[in-house]
Amino acid sequence: MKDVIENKLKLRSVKPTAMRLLVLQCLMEQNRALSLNELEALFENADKSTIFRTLKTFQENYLVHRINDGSGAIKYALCDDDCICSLEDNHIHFLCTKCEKTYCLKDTPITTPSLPNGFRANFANYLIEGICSTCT
Amino acid sequence: MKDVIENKLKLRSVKPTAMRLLVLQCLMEQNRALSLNELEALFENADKSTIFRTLKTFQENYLVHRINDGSGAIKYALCDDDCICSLEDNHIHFLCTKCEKTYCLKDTPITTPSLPNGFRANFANYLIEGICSTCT
DNA sequence: TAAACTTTGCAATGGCATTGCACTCCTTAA
DNA sequence: TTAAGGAGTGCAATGCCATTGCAAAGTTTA
Ligand SMILES: [Mn+2]
Ligand SMILES: [Mn+2]
Ligand SMILES: [Zn+2]
Ligand SMILES: [Zn+2]
Repeated sequence: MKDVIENKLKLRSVKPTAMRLLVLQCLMEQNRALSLNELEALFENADKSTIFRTLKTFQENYLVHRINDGSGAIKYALCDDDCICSLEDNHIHFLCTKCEKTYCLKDTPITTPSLPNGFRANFANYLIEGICSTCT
Repeated sequence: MKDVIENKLKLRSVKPTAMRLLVLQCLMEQNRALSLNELEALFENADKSTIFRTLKTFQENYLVHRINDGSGAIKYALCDDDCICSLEDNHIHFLCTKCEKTYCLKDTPITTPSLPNGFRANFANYLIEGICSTCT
């Protein structure tokens, strides 16, 4: 386990501090998008701003992407190893209104819409709200 | 002009107060999604909470829909006359990163994605960021 | 006309993101 | 080996935005 986590950091040239290993592990285990508060609650003793800066470092190095799911708090989810957070890496995010969990639907294909003349897309955020499979 | 605005309110059984007429007129004229702060700035003398409650009333009566464009502030845009803010009324919203304006792309069709087994959609927010036609 | 209800203004409050500053820890070069 | 420099962390603000309590002002109704 630990090897995998440390490897992910090395792959992105991020130094493996204790906090970084913990946060990364959490994100891998939970397999969903987590907010700063959720992460803070999972550790209990870590400072929120440290986690914030950890996530910031992760973003800057394409380890996580941030998701605006309309819940009021930004969620963070693991990137794939080959992710460069471009339009091509974009995928649907699903917020379950029952369990409040947000998932990356990386296997659900999106057909790129053809925008009106003159509009050019750089980034997309496709958020779907509903009931997830475990809450059905 | 005024008739059209008052009619929109009557259609939704919302009493036409001064503030409501003004806000509705603004939203019609601007033809884009506006934030609370933007609306407040357009009047200069109106109270923010009054505008907030005006917009809340509008939402509850399907006169406007709220848009989370990731800018930090919620945007509000006019609904069509027959809108009931269901999944079918959903459309793409476009945030221009240059002029910071958010538009409703009601004529850009979206193909509904087929979600994984057990997932059911109730609401969608499809946000695309880029450069708009007037900023190109 | 007075009571009842609605709308408005003003002043909090609360949540979340972000940052300044000092302290600790680690790395590095003399 | 040790001191300096840099990176990471904790704590305590700050700022922005959404939302609400409360009292005043305006409207409607009996
Ligand atoms: Mn994702
Ligand atoms: Mn819209
Ligand atoms: Zn669920
Ligand atoms: Zn623009």
